[in-house]
Amino acid sequence: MTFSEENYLKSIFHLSKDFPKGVSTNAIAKDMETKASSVTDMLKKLSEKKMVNYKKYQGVLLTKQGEKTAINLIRKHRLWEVFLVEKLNFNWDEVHVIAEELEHIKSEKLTNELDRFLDYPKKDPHGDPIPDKDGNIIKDVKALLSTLNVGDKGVCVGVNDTSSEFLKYLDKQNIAIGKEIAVIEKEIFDGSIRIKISDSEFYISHQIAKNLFVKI
Amino acid sequence: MTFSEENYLKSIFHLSKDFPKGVSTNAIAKDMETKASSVTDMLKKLSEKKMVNYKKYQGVLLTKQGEKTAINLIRKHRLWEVFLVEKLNFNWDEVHVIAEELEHIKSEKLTNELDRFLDYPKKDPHGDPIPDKDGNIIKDVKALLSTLNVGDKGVCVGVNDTSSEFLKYLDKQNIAIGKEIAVIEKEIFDGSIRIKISDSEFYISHQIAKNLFVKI
DNA sequence: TATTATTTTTAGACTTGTCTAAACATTTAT
DNA sequence: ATAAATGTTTAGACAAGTCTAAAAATAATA
Repeated sequence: MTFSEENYLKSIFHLSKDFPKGVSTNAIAKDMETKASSVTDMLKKLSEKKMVNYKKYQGVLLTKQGEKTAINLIRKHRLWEVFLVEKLNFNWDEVHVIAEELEHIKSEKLTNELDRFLDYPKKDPHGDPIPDKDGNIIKDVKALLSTLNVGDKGVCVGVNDTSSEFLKYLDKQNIAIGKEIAVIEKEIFDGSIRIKISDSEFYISHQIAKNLFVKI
Repeated sequence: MTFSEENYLKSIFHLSKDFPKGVSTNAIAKDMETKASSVTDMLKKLSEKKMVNYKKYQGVLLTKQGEKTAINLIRKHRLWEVFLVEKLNFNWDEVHVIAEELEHIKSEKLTNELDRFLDYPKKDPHGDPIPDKDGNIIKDVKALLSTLNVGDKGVCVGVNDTSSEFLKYLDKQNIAIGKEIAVIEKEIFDGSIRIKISDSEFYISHQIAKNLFVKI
């Protein structure tokens, strides 16, 4: 498995949640910021390697083997993120880029020892669950903040966007995992929401609200 | 800098100790287990990037910039080795291969935080010095065990070969960094040496003796 | 259903890093 | 000093991964 092949598997894994009956070539191209023709080439290769089930024009899904590989990459990615934040003083907005590199390091022992060293963390710094050694992922019920109604409350449990820009914005607004968020008001015309968090009230845009997960 | 370019810089850095007035194409090819023609191609590229001073047929040496890059790679390699042994329960014979991958991760903050986390180690698990943030390397006086005479003693301080096979052999013979080694006898015809270590005496081959560093 | 629009694939080209085989330069030895 | 041996570079090829432009298939619309 090359880095590139691994990145495609990860992308397909994530996208298959939204496209359960087949991920389209264009969806992958958009997600990976590449061209559809490049995707087609790679799908052929991954298909040869029995990592995906691919039929021309019909979209693609991971095989058992492909899914196993993708989950292992996600496990490594999230463990490294925990390591960077917990042990190396990184902020949660800095770790994604570095973990994208670290996740490709090939050593099962390394992954499992890292897991032990970190005391088997269940979540990464963005609230995402860390798959265990056998690929099991505990996914808990959570909703996008944008789907709550006025009067609802929830505890922030994750983000749907791990870009540094988004996370820095959250830091600035004092929005963090574990904090309680109450919906005070919703503006119909632009989808913005007035929220209350730690006794302060302010507006956040729809763009923000639909990238924040809460547990009700 | 690609992984490949970085590996060439490291190779040239190490070889330039033995070829101070220019490392030959063949020496690099042998060290990197590749072909001379591939080396020539890469030297042209590294020369374009001002990483090496290269004139056809005249051998090659690193520029200031190339050396800085090489030392930084070595720093990262050795810090990761310490991490793997000290924190993740790896044996010293397992870490080289993994560190070869980890050394290419690009983040200055990562390197420096790892250094701090490990409490600024001075040596890696094989006894090699770890360059500091500014590229300074403390190199102490040491001799190859093969150069000692009968009656001489020394403390094992490093190895010249970090292959798993060699290190496993040392483990088996109870030869480790920090142990005192006394030369009891030398065989002229094959260069083998009878040594005394922790009250036990046995022969080691010349091949072994010339890959072990001692401090007298 | 026929036609247009969109999506996907193919064909051919480019880059990086590698290789083999041949040409060229340097060193060694007679 | 010239020939032979060794070391190095060039020329041309290949695989991986990407791209553009054009062709083919599918989906949407009139």
